[in-house]
Amino acid sequence: MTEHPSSPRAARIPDRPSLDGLEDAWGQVWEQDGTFAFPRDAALAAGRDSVFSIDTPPPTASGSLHMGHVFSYTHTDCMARYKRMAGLHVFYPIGWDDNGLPTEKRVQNYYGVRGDASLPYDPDFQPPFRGDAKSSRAADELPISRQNFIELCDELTVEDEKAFESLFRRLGFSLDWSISYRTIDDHSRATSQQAFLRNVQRGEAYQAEAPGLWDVTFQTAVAQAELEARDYPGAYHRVAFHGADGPVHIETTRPELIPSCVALVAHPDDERYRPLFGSTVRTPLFDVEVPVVAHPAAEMDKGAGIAMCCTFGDLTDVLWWRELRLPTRSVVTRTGRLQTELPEWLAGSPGADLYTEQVGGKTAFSAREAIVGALRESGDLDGEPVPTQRKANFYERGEKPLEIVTTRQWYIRNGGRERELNDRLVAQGRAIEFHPAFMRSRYANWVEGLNGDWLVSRQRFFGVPIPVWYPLDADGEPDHDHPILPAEADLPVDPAAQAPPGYTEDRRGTPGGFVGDPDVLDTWATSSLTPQIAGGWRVPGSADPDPLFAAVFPMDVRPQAHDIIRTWLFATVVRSFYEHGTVPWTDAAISGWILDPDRKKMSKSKGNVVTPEDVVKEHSADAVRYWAASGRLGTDAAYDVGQMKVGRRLAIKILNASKFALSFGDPLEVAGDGARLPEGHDGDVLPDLVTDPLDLSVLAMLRDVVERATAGFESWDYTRSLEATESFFWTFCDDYLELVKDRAYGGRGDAGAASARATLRLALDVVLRLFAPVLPYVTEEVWRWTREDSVHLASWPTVDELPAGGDPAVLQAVGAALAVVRKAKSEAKVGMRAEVPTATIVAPADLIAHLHTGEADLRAAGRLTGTLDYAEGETVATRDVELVPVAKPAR
RNA sequence: GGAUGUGUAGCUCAGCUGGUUAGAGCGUUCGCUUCACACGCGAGAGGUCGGGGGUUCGAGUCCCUCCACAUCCA
Repeated sequence: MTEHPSSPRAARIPDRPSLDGLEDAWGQVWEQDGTFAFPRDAALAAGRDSVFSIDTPPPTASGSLHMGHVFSYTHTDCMARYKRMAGLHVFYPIGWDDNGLPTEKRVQNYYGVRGDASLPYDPDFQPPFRGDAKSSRAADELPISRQNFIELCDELTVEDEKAFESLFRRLGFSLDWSISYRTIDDHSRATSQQAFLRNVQRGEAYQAEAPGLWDVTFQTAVAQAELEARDYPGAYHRVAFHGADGPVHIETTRPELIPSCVALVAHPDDERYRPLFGSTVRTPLFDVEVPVVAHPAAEMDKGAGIAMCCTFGDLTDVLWWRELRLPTRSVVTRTGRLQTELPEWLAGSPGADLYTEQVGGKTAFSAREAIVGALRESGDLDGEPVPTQRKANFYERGEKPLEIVTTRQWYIRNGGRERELNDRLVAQGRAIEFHPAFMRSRYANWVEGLNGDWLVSRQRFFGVPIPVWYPLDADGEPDHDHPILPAEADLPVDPAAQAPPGYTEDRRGTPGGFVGDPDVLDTWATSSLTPQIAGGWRVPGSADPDPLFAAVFPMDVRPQAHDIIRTWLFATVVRSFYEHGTVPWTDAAISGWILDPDRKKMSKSKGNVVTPEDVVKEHSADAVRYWAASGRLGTDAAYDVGQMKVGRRLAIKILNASKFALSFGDPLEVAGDGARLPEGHDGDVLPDLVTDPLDLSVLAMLRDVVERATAGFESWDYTRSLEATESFFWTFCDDYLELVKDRAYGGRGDAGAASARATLRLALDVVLRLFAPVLPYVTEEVWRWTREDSVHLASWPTVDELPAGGDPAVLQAVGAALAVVRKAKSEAKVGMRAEVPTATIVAPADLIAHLHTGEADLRAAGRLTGTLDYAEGETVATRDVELVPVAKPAR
């Protein structure tokens, strides 16, 4: 492949073409030649309309490679290759998402370290381990600064990225590897912080102290988008509250929260409790007086129909607390344990001792046991607890149900609290073309169902730091209302390690000094800026974006899977809306999931995961891509080895058929002097050589295929395009090649041979380009048998390249006749080489006319050596067939 | 409970705005050393289009309803 002899073209066609080694060979050529490099200068000169820009999903390098990656990235690559051939400058960057818990945990375990934002940066730091840490116990991990931790992450993810890069290259993704970023690198951190600061300055981001979902394991606040409702075992406890006219029974799964009860709530229409509204009852054990109030969110048909409202047991409690202006009596702390000190409202309560001795400092689980025991003793527990499965909110990566804890957090307004903003963000979704279109309703569903703003601060140490400091007052208390912001030119900053403008480091933590915000941004708060990061929105040392940004933004497409419409897609829309007032892309191409052959989700725990590297090695990249391209956008697909085998067979067929089509030599050799080609141009004369009606017929069919294949890609339906090309190609091989063989060999004169040979070359030339977006390796291989340039930079075929005037019905008729001849031979169980001295072909009259046209080719292909008669009939069939089997060679 | 999608041959899927006898590939069966390909070629069998109702001259396709499955949200 590296040497291109200048000898005749046929010399480059191997005797036995093979798929083996194509990935390595052509992958190297593409890399050396910069085949897929974004032509920046040309794009800037020609402007936005000349560009097709892709907001490539940055994979989590520390995560695992799976067939889902192969699936959706192939979809994108097929579109990218089509658009490139269609003449657009394709901007196809690659990024790596190194934020978030998966990377944090991996770095932690690999190096045996633990991040601690309070520590100073150590420039000479060496980690205790490199992949050989023996213990995963937190106590054995060495605390290090955030910046040191980020550096270790940089070091490790570079290694992890290699596996992805190797696979992505092998699969032939036409990414521009020179446009790359990591979400934790300096540029991404600075971009993320800059966008956040602008949100703060415009009032789109704010901080608030409010009850929110809290993961006690990871000790961080959790956003609505990270929730997962799971079944969780619990038990209904029927508990008596003491009213003036006797007990009021409620049912609760969380009796340990009785100390934080602030009210009983029932539905306003509930006749059973209507008399109680406005009165008060006293809590069991603790004897705290709480009101009985009405609220429509109380479910009449659930449990007793009346519920205790605690601060806070769940999100409904928060709703009641806010809307009914109830007092705050929190006891659950950030660790998930109940606070140790006796709450002030329980001072003097008969349950004070119970609290201090058996409840305070305990986990929810232990506290529940203590409280239930006491209720049983006091007679306030009615009957025994009834086991139940309830839905509880979990952090998607957590193992314990979320608690609700009041903390100070940063939020970005996302329409979860403001009707008008919500409407505008839903409208943004209508400005994006979703493929398939129904995916838009997932967007709308999610946005319309938001019930709070986007929580962006996380109490983790690893990630992009929130670029904010707070002044400390004379008592050393932070003044959160007057945050100190850095200058954009100074980004990225780490407030835990750097002093804010106007302060020196020694003022940190001192009265009148400052304190850095200890938190980091939600990982989506950075990855929601991938168009800005990749497109050069922020340029260090400049107030203006890279001119590139105007040439690529808003981008053309965001490719992604449907599970992260609510997170990545929506967050990106929000950020772009605020920063640029536009949608971030015009189109969103949503891929489905990969299921195992039993239609179950592939997962490690089920042991049904296959590694993409092995799959590609076994079936070839083109075959795996064929499988992926057979799955339409938005549709879940089965992992299907059979489909890969079909793809592999197709690729091999392309090799063999191409070798054959090119093996007849130059059409001009038999075409005579009048057809001499001008030097360096071989495309323009060939159409004129095509004179035979059968040849014109096959090219007429191909013209139709070009139209359908183009329409497929234009409507983001690469599968339809592939199907059109593929079905033509098999007809081309099975019928046309067989019919034209004899004539192409010169069996019926020079003009007929020239017509056949020219047709073969024209058809192959078009078919290779139609297949190129899906099967980049085999098409490149064949293309280069006769050419120096890449098929992937060739122009997408148009109907104008092929002669007009042919009638597809000719090949269809002759093909049908050939089929019935084959059938006769097959039923007689003789080989296809058997001669047919006499036969009658029955066909409708209009077909018979076409059969006369192609009779010579039909005779040659069917070995119809003698009398051939025609008779009219409704369907195509044979009659009075005489067969002479080929004598089998004696053994 | 709500939203969205799916249900067509043993399997995986086409079937776009309703129009001959519902298609493809895989698998299966029967054949064929055929000069590009045995990693091949040819032929065959295989379907009450999830159920029911309706609109229409005509429904896999449109409407209603029910069932099943999947995903997301309660």
